Amino acid sequence: MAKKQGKKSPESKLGRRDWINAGLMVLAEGGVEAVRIEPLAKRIKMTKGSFYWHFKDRNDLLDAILAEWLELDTNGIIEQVDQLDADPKTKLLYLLELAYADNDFMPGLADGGIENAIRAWAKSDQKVAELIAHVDRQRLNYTKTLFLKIGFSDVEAMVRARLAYYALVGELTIGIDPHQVNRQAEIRMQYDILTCNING
Amino acid sequence: MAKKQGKKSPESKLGRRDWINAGLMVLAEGGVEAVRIEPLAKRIKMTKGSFYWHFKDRNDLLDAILAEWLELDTNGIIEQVDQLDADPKTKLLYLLELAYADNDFMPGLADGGIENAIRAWAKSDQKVAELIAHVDRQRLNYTKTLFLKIGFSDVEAMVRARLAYYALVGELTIGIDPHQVNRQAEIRMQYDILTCNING
DNA sequence: AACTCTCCATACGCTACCGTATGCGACTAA
DNA sequence: TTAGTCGCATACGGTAGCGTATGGAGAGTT
Repeated sequence: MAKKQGKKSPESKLGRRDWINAGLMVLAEGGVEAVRIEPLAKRIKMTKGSFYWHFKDRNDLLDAILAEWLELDTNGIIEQVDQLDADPKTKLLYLLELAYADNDFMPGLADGGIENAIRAWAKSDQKVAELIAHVDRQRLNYTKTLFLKIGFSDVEAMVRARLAYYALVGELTIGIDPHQVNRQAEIRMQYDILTCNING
Repeated sequence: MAKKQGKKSPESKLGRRDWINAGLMVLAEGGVEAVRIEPLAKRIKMTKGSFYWHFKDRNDLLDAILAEWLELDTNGIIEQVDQLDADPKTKLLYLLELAYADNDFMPGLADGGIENAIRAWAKSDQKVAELIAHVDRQRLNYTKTLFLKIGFSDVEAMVRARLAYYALVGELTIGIDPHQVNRQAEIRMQYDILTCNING
């Protein structure tokens, strides 16, 4: 019995992972509604038999996908910035730079499309809505602490953090074509505006 | 013959409108994938027979829904602001205020949910993607002109307009709970930050 | 009264997908 | 070798939704 479990845990999740990864891709491409078992099976050259071995039903997969995204998000932009050993101003600037860069540097898969899809998904699923709201709150809060450390008051830090976070998310959801030429300069200008003292 | 057409145009669109309106609601509630003929028929107490009389197929309805949204958007936030007879600064402030207010003042239906759904829809439909991109470009451009008229340089107006527009859209898509208490003050602060001179 | 046109209802076949049941080869342990 | 389990394949019944075909009530026309 112990042997069975001992062998099962490490390997059996490999099959699950295949389904979850494929699910994440399809989620990013076509939204939740596109995450369907049989099409997914074709994609990874498996059959439903495999699916229902690893998952109870479709919702089981969707839950697993959400959980996996939360894991991936641990390596997200915010975390990259936070692990940086620098002063708050540098971190903030780096944060804004990453928002623009993120579109390119995940080759092919797993760019902001997943988050967009989840955000859309949230409108028809209360559980997902609470999850994404929680994530938003955390990220916003982190951004706020940056502004606090820079020296702004509580309210002002909140307002500026919101502007910054909206810019981060907006860059992913809207994706207005940036004048690639002056991108770096524009990011710097964005930073200057967000950190400019009103009473100056 | 002329009589036939003459009578048809005004009335026959009534049936269409019912379907389109219901479609817009369902679109806002559950996304494109939720816009399905037979459930829609139940909702408005009609049958498929009616639907396929007014529409060629499902795509025909979806196109009509998109077109209708473009019409509605003519009475959107930007247009409200533009028809205001005031100086650019006032217009800009009003624009930011409307972003927060819009959640409430469309009673029940037709709030930003439609635009969100369309934005999600755009990821799986190139045609929709181009449409929403066009709308975004127009709105962003209008916002930019406000900053230009206020006196900022071209580049600076663009960057500030983007921040403002991201805030507008972000308010609808993310909808971070605003501290209702100081909302007005926070909007004002947002305005101050966006119009604050960097060289001050 | 018969004819026509509009608008909608009913009935049908078809496809996609869900979830279940069952079969079956490979590998493992006794 | 044999029994058992793991991981997947195949086959099946069921539902939801699409699009078509056809009928029919009602109003207007002649």
